[in-house]
Amino acid sequence: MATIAESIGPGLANAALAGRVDGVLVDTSFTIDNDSEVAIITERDQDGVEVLRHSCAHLMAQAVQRLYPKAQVTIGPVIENGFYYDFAFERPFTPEDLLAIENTMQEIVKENLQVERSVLPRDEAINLFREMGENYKVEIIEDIPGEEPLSFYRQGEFIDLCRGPHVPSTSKFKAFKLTSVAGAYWRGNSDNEMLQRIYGTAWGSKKDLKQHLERLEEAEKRDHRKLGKQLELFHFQEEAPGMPFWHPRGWLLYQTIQSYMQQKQREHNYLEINTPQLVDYSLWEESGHAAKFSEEMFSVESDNRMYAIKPMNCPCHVQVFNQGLKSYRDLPMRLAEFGSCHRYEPSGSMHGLMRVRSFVQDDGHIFCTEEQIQSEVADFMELLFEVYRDFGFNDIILRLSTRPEKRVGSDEIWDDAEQALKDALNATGLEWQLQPGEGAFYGPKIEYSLTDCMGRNQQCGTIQVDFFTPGLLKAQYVAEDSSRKEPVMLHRAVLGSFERFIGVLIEHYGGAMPTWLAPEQAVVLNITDKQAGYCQKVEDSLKNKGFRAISDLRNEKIGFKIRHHTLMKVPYLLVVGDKEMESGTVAVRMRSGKNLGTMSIDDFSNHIGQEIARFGRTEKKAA
RNA sequence: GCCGCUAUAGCUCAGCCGUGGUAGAGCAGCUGACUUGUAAUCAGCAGGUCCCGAGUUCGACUCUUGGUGGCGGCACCA
Repeated sequence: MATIAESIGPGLANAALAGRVDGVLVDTSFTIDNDSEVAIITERDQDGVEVLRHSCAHLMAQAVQRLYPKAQVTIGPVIENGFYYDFAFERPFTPEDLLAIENTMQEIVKENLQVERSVLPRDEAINLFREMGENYKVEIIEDIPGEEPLSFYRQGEFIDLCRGPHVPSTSKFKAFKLTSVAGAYWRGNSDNEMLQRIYGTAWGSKKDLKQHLERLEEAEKRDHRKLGKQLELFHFQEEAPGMPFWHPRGWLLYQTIQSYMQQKQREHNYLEINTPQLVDYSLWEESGHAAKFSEEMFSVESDNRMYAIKPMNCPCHVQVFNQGLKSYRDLPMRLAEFGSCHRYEPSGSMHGLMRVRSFVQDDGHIFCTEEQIQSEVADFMELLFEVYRDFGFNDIILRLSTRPEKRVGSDEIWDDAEQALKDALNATGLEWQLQPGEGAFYGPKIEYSLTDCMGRNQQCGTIQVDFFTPGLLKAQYVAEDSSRKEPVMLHRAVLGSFERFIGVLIEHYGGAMPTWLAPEQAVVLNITDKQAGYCQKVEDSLKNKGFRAISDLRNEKIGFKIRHHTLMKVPYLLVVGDKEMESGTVAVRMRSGKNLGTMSIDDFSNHIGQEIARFGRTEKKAA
């Protein structure tokens, strides 16, 4: 491989990190023994960067073992933007250790150690690592199935079991940084001991590394927890961990989204209901949730009765369905609820609004026949795409999760349900991913993830087929032949939970919500006290037209007020001085700083009205 | 829940270890002056059970220890 690179040019030979032979990534030392399609991989290829990251994990492990010979190595894979390596060590690594490790890594880079691949039979490999005291590696090797010899990579005194490929020498690293240290369970199992995981990031060039660090900074600025405080949207406090207190501005945002969803669901023929917060524990036993989730359910005892604070809405929706005898003519029956739920989420799992203990789902359950699944799923997707588009999300990832090993229902029913979901997915004309075995035990499901402006995927919507719950809770309808049948139940949510979705929105927009969602759409600013009365008139006039407007009549300089409301991300700042007062106009400035000039109140109302009517849709530019 | 880190004024943060003697700044708030034209007017005032409990000490924001919350991960997520 290296010879080929050399034959093309010394620059390429130097830049070569790995090669690709007939589509398979190999080391530069790989020998090609027949006619093959060959490519040289450098830091400019995504594959090259991945090889670099993987090798960087080895580089880090080598540095750790030089500094701390007692540390045992385990695994060190590539992750998005970087890598990590898990170590077993007698004490936790400190930030100072991280610096020392990074310095040692730089030294090893300077040493320009050759990275050499070798192959050992399993027994020899086990003996080698056992002698080195690397018990975790021994365990890994023992668990690898098959009898083939295993490949190893050596650089200087360091050797690691690895499939490869790796960079040819330790001199190839140009831009890396250790980012954090954290605990992680051995083999990802919480029954096992905890190891020390060091995270790092590595790039093909210093410029790429810098850009990555800047992206992290940008993400930090957009952090919804930070913006939630700055923009006075919500807060958390110790007395109610994981339960948001919504402030006036945050609640306006929340309610705007809720009314929007209410309207959308009405258009899609949902019937909105509301069910109790406390329901006797027996219902949760009947539904099977108590058996599985009792640890995560809040409960309340009153008058010698045990109630659960509802962790989900499904059983309650079945109760509503069960009232009165239902006929096949009633199906499909679409029940929707903005259902407030409480779950005792593990303390370490909570994260701002993204994972909370009290939340409201835009929940819905469709009771239908098996034949109706496909059309119901198709209609749901139409709703979901409309909604996501209105919120400004155009890139949606679709995933179908199919039957797991442990499941209820016959294979025929699963065949039909999975087919119905596939047909509905195919009908969208979009690509979708298959996640075999990832479905719930009661039925297959589709998950919808949207891509935010930072390129992160956020799973929000879902639709799940359920063959099981209606039977448990005795839901029935009278079929055409007057027999009693169990309906199929579809669980579905578009936003998922309001809390999480708002968290996603805040980060996506960096707090600058599109005008239709902004808690305050326009603020009227006077230049001197003289225009206070006129300001009030402008505010009232906008409010009468249904806009969310406020006035700021404080005795402050106009620059001060503009700065303040720009920081609060109010979309429109209406400046009013003597000139505007006399002509009955407003001077319109956007939060971006752009000046739209002076216009009449009606013109401004039309402008903002049209913008609101477009929601957050981002027009795809027509050719 | 697990590993590590962390908690000082409404907010953002100093001070804390070496060297234990109950605290400072900026912004926000209040008062006054100024009446101002597109991202911070000036001056003054007020504001803290230093997260909670226990211990060590003559004395604890500071040291030790136990809680609780938060942060970074892991595990979990109906």
